[in-house]
Amino acid sequence: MPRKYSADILNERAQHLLRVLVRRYIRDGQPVGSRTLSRDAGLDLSPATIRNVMSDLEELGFIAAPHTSAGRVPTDLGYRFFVDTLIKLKPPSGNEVHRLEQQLTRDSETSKAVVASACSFLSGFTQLAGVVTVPIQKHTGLTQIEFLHLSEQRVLAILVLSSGEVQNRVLHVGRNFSQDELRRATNFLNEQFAGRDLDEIRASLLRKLQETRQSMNHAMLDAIRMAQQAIEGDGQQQPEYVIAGETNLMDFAELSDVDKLRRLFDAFNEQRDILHLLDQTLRAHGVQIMIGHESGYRILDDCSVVTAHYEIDDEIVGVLGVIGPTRMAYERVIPIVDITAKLLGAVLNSRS
Amino acid sequence: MPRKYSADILNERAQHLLRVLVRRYIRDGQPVGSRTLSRDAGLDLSPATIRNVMSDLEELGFIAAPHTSAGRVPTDLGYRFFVDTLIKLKPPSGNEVHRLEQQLTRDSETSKAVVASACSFLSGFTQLAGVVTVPIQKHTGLTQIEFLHLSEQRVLAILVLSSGEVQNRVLHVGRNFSQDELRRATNFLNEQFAGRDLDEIRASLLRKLQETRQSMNHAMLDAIRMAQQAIEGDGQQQPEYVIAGETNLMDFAELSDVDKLRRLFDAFNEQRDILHLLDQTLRAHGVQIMIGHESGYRILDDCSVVTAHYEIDDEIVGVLGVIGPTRMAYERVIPIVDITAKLLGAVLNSRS
DNA sequence: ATTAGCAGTCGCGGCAGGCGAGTGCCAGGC
DNA sequence: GCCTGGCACTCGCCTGCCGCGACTGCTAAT
Repeated sequence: MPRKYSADILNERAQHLLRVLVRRYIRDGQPVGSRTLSRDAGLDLSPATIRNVMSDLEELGFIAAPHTSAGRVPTDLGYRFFVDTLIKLKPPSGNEVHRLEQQLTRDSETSKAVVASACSFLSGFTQLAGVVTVPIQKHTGLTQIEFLHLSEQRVLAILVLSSGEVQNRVLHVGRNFSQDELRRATNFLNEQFAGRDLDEIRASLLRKLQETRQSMNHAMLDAIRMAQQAIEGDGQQQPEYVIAGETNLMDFAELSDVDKLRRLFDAFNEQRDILHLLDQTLRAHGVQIMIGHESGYRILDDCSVVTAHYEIDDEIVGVLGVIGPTRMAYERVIPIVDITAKLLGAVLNSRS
Repeated sequence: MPRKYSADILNERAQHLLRVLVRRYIRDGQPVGSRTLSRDAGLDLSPATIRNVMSDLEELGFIAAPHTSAGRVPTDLGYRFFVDTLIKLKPPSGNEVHRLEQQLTRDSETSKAVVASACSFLSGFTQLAGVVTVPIQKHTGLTQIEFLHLSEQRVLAILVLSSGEVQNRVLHVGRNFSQDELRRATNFLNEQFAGRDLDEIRASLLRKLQETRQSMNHAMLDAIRMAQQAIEGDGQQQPEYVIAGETNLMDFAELSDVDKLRRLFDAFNEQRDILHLLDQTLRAHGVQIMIGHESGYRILDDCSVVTAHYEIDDEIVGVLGVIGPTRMAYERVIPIVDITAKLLGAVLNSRS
């Protein structure tokens, strides 16, 4: 959160005028002049006075004029000040929250479906692009492991995780295992490992492998090797995200340049940069806001990103938010992101 | 395939000129004038002569002038004639085919991955948007069915299909089943149904349910009920597709209107219309081409769609192709779509 | 400290003129 | 009869120009 200003560098009046100007510009998307501001501010000041104040605000870097004879437009710093100290959040109506709740529980069949649902809600309701990373639980427990004979040298491993998720993996094994052998391996592994964390199991398997090598117990060795195969690779469960409503961004004049748009959409498809950005906000509390250049990615220079993380069992498992032009309706958007994050966490918690 | 012309309405020379004009326009994207054509055609004819021919071609509806003082541009009908009778396909180099082959086999871990791979190849190689529907096998065999005890009243059903795919489903059952009961159910069902088609099994289960009701064999009844739960819903495996490289379309001047672009992208996300379109080409043989308005969807008025279906075990399971502006390099694109479809089928066949 | 007034700046829309690409038509030549 | 050179004509596009309107900054008066 860069702050290149001290909070009380502006007197009451200047703050009020900046607030009105920012709101007005967010609404209309057009530079705001002194006359307009004089009418809108409700302060009974003449345009000339306003002009003096605006001149100060420009000096301080909060607003800028696109060209001499235009009105003023908030700078990134102006938005930052607005968001930090001038904003008056407008929480969504109970009705709307209720709708979101219903939509999420309706789609709570799989965690991926809930995530997609939250994403489409975000984009639909803010008219911006919604993003939600799929939840990643650091410490996932193994509820149960099973092996199934498929065919010669092919065994199906099934992992049931504490999250309720079920994973399959086809193992190519060195020799033919009877269903009975597999059952014994299953029993052995479940006794040893059921209920423990995957990371822990991974480590434990390595140790056991050493021990067992010495004892020459072939059955156990095979079981351990298969478990390793089944569990490995699961750690690289690489993060990804869902995005919705990208096309909403096409309606904003400040992004209507096809070339800019293409770079932006390519970045969405690429995932890499955006994920990196979302990751940065993972540990922070509450709603995070990155305005314009603050993100550090040139492609997002005219965009702001509003995010919040969500939790399962008090563990942070993902991030969600919206991406839109810097000129977005922060006062509405921020509470929406906030509430969506909380509800998504709640729904994921209550599943299964 | 609408044909509003008879093939020999044009003499050799006119056909040649039309071909050169279409090629030239596809290359440069700018209206072609008589002088350019006279230079390009290699016929040693003066621009004036060319003008007469062009006038005829315009009369017949193959080309049109965007405005009086511009050159001519192919109409949809012009492209149609070009594609039907003037085209000289340019097959991709062996090297390129080899690359595709490698890419596909490298990603043949899951069928979804191969499909995505084929799609990204299509888009990357044609610089258009690539689309591939996920394969749907009408007659999928059941290789194996298994049940696993999860917790009180929750049983995990595992279907291993003949395609090599594995499906999980958590069943909420009326009472608690011991692992032993589940094993007996599994054995019974596998004896009865392993190797048979899902459709067939569905029907057979219904019959067996009636018979067994009478005999009052509770164990069998439970097994059958669980099998039904496990198998049901699998039929509605609704079709969907993968798309890649949509952003390539942003580079074409004829689509650079943000509003048009937005409608197009929205249609891609919506899936419905595009799927319907792809479905239409499913039964046709070889490569299908829809030019401009031929698709019947207004959104695609300036676009052409080139598709081909792909097969597994001689059964048509999906469609793939590209979407781009009517002004696309048909001579290169058509062979690429053709070969990609064949290779995708081959790779899907060799899996498992 | 605030305000009215005024000069000055600049973007934008409209208009006119010149340029260039391309066309259609016609008359003459092979 | 087909081909061609020439010519008049049509437009789209670019450029420069003008006037309007929306602002600003400055100054002097309250």
